[in-house]
Amino acid sequence: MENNNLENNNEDLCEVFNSHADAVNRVKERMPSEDQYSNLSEFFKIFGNPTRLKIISLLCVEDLCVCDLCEALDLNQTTVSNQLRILRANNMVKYKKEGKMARYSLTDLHIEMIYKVGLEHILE
Amino acid sequence: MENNNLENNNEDLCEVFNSHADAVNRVKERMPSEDQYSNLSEFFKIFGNPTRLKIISLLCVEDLCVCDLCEALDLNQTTVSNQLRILRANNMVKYKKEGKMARYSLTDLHIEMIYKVGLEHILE
DNA sequence: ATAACATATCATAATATCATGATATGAAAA
DNA sequence: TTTTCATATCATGATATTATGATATGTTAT
Repeated sequence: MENNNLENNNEDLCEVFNSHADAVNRVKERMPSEDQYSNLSEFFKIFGNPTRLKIISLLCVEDLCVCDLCEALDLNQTTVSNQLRILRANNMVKYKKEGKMARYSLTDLHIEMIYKVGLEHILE
Repeated sequence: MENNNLENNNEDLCEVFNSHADAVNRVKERMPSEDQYSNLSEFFKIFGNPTRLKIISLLCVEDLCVCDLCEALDLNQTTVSNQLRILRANNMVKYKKEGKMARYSLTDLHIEMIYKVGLEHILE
């Protein structure tokens, strides 16, 4: 999806200012791959939903089963379960089966760090 | 939007296990407000788009004008400008007018931290 | 004043995401 | 084995987000 579309009329915007060409080259050298951007945006997208964020924030405090999450969040089971599936699919939570119950926890300290830096940001 | 819907059939899920009620109370005490969750998820949503993420990652390296961003990202000006508007509206980038140009930079170190922790996460 | 340029805004069609009802699975209790 | 309970999956309509074409704004040069 990159480096095609050569008739794009933005090709030489700003070319007159040749100092800019250097800056463009510098930043381009440091760019992650298209796949990495894509994975990273998928990862952040998971945080971009209040229900999932609530689940994450509760699991920062302690591990919980699905029904506890439903009760604490006042949400129906389908909703919580669906969001947990998305969180699982993105490796952000894991669970242990205990009888009929599933006890969920965060997989990773990064999840907690990002949540907390974000919270700090919106509170300042 | 919370604490209504009392005929919700999930009210007493798991009530039999009284140990769970304690856990539910503990985590509920620590929950941010509905508004804070909403603001926080809006904030993270901004990271959940590859174009915006690319812009953020380039501005982590150095400040750039709109046309440099267009060139480095091989995207048309409308797309970049629209995403910059969203980033501005969410206080994630700022800009200084320099003649006809607008030089953009990140507003905040939190933005860079979150980007970098996320990148670390998907690379591990 | 007019042309050229850098950037911003508006309108829109294609696409993605959300919460939820209906239903399935799978484990323990009766 | 039948019932009950905790959880998972599927299908869907409502809503949100995306990139982009058309157009507007505002600045510098002629």
